Amino acid sequence: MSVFLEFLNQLVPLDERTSILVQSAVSKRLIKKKTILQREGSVCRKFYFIEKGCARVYYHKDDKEITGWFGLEGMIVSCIDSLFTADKTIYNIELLEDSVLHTVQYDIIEQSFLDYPLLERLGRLLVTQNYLLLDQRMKMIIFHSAEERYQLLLRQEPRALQRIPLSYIASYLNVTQETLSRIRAKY
Amino acid sequence: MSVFLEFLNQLVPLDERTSILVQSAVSKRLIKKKTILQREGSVCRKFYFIEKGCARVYYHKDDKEITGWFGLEGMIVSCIDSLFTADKTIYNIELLEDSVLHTVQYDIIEQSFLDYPLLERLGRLLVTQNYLLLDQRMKMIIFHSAEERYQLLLRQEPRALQRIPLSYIASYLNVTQETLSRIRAKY
DNA sequence: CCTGCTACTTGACAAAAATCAAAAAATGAT
DNA sequence: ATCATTTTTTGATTTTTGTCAAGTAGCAGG
Repeated sequence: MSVFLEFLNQLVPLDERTSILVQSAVSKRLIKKKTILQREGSVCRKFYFIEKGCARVYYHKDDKEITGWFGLEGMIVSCIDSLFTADKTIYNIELLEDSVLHTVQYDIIEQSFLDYPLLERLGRLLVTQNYLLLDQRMKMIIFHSAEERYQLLLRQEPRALQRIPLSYIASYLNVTQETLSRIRAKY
Repeated sequence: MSVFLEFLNQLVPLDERTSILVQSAVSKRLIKKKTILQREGSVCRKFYFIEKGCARVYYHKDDKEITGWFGLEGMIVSCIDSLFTADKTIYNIELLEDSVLHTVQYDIIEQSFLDYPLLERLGRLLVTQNYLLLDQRMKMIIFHSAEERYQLLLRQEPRALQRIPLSYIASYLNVTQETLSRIRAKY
C-alpha cells in the first residue's frame, strides 16, 4: 500500500471500494524542484500529498512574496481558499526540492462524497486536522513575539530550518528577513 | 422548523431521521448576559448556535484578556481547540448580551457520525466553512496594518462595532485599546 | 441629581520591528 | 577552483505600535 494510502488509513480505515475509488483519483510522480504546482489567479482542483521533498505555499503582498505555509514529508498542501470555494486562489505552490508527490484530483473526491460515507468522514477529519493546525498558527502569531515564534518553529519543525531559505521562513513567521537574521544571530 | 435547523438545512438538506437525531442533541434557551458558557481549563463538549445576542471567545495572555472570536446572530461558537481534541481549552466564552442560544451536545453528534452519513457531511461542511473563516482572519492579520484591519472589520461586521466594547474589538484586531482609539479618532 | 464605576481618550515616551543600504558569505555553474 | 549570482548578515534610521499615566465622558444605581 502506498505511503499516502497508509496515511489516510490512519485517519479512517478504508474499506476496499473506498480505497479503490481514492486510488483512481491519485497519481504519484516525481516532480522537479522549482516547479509551480499551482499559480495564483487559477482555480485549484487538486491537492498534493508529499511523500518526499518540500514545498512552499506563498502569495504576493505588494511586490513581496509571503510564505503562508510549508509542506514537508507526510503533509498535504493545496490552495484551500480555492479548493473549497472554486474561487480563484491567491496562493502559489512551488516545490523547493525534487519531490515525490501524490496528486489528488479533488473533483473526483467531491463527486463521490455522497456515495462513499467513509470518504466523507475522511474529508471531515482532514479538514478538522488542518483547522487545528491553522488555529495553532494563529495563536503562534498573536501570542508570541518574533523571537518566540522563531523558537517555536525551531522546536516544532527543526527539519524545515535546515532545508528552507531564510527569507521564506521569515515571511512564514511574519517578520522580515533582516529581523529573523538578527534573532538567529543571538544563538 | 427552528432557526438553527434551517441554518443546517441550507448547508445540507437533512432527511427526517437525521433531523430528529440532531434535534435530540440540541436545546434552545435564553441565557443571561455575562454568563460564562465555557471556562478555560475545562474540556468542551458543546457548541452553540446564536439565534439572538452576542458572545465573545477569549483567552488569557499574561494577565490580559485577548478576544479570539466574536459570535453574532447566525454564527456558531465553541472552543474548537478542545471540541475536536478533547484536550482542555484555553478559551473562555462569555455572553455579551442576553442571548437565545441553541446548545448542541457534541458527544451525541460525534457518536452518530458513522450511522448518519448526512451528519458526517454536515460536520465536514461546517468545519470547512469555519476553516475558511479562520483563513480569512489569518490573512487579515498578516496582510494588513492595524488601521486597515479596523477598516475591514468596519466593512465586514458593522453590527459588531455598535454592540461590542472597544477593548474587545481591539484585542480581536490584535492591537491595544489605545491604538484602536487613536485609529478611530481619525474618522 | 449626585456618586462611583467603567469605558474611552489623550499625551509622553519606549520598544519592537521595518526599511534602506551595503557588506559578507554561501552556492552553483562553468 | 573561479566567478557570478543568490542568500544572509550587519548597521543606521524610521515607522508602527505598545506601555504607562492621567484625564474625560458616559452610565447605573442610590
